[in-house]
Amino acid sequence: MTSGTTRPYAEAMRRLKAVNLRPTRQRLALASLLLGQGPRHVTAEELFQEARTAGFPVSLATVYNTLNQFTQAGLMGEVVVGSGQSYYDTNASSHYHYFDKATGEIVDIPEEAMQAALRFANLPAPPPGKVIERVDVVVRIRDSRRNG
Amino acid sequence: MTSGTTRPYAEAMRRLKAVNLRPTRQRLALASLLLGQGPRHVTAEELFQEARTAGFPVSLATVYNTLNQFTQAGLMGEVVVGSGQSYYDTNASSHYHYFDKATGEIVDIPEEAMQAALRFANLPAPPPGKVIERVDVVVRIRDSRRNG
DNA sequence: GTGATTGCAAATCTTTTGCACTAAA
DNA sequence: TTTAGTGCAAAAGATTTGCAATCAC
Repeated sequence: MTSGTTRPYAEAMRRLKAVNLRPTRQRLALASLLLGQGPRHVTAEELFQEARTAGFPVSLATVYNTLNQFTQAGLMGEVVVGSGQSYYDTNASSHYHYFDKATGEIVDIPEEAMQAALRFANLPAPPPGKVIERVDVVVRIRDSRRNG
Repeated sequence: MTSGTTRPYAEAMRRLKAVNLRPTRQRLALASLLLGQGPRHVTAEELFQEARTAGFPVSLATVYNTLNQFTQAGLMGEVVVGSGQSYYDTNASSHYHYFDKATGEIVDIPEEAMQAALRFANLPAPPPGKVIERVDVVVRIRDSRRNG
């Protein structure tokens, strides 16, 4: 294994430099947490707590700013589930998700399946003068037992 | 033409009774505005302004409450586009939309097209013990000319 | 050093809520 | 009359912002 999930700090450094974001303590800390362990979905508040617990005392405002910067830089993607707060996905190009309202849990849906499906979609032409930017799909799930 | 888009007030009355919501002045006013003219997408703030302009002095809190009640009663649907505020659709079963971030405009995508498309979707089985509740699709569009 | 970044607290925005008042049945 | 619904203003939650202090280069 050459790189991969190991050496989260070095990896974070590399990726920050790649998008021209100055690798500060806070950004490196957050990037390490986020980019170190496979696909993740977090809210600002969750990441904030996690950082403190891990011994990186960042402020909540900085977490918000950083998530926005990462997203804008293409390091992450925003997941729109409409639960009042924003979720961020370490997989920037992942636009297909399962969402469990009850638990607030989000899981990626593999690109291929949905991509293939959408290719069949006879999407009606967008309004005149408009082009499709991207397609977001949220599959809402719940416990199979009654009550929901 | 028997019913249709005419007589919005009577129509509103009928629909409120149908879902067992007491037809008060405010609810009748808002329902008339919403259900009187084909499919619509509104935010609470927009509807609030529209009501005042139309000479129905409802409070913003009531608009929020009413939209929630209508949605819960199945008269409307919530559209999740993640722009910070909530949009409501007078078509309760419409889960497929075009969304233009620049203008905040939302347009329905006909059910059939997307339904058919999604039938092809080899949606990976939802996590164990979970079932699909519904699927939301947001097609983000923008002006075709450069700048976006 | 110098400009970018951070932290804090205050500000903003959307939505909800408590409670006295009013209207529907 | 009796209960549900409304309005107002305050509260709550998420996110952004202003500005002085701090850090990366």
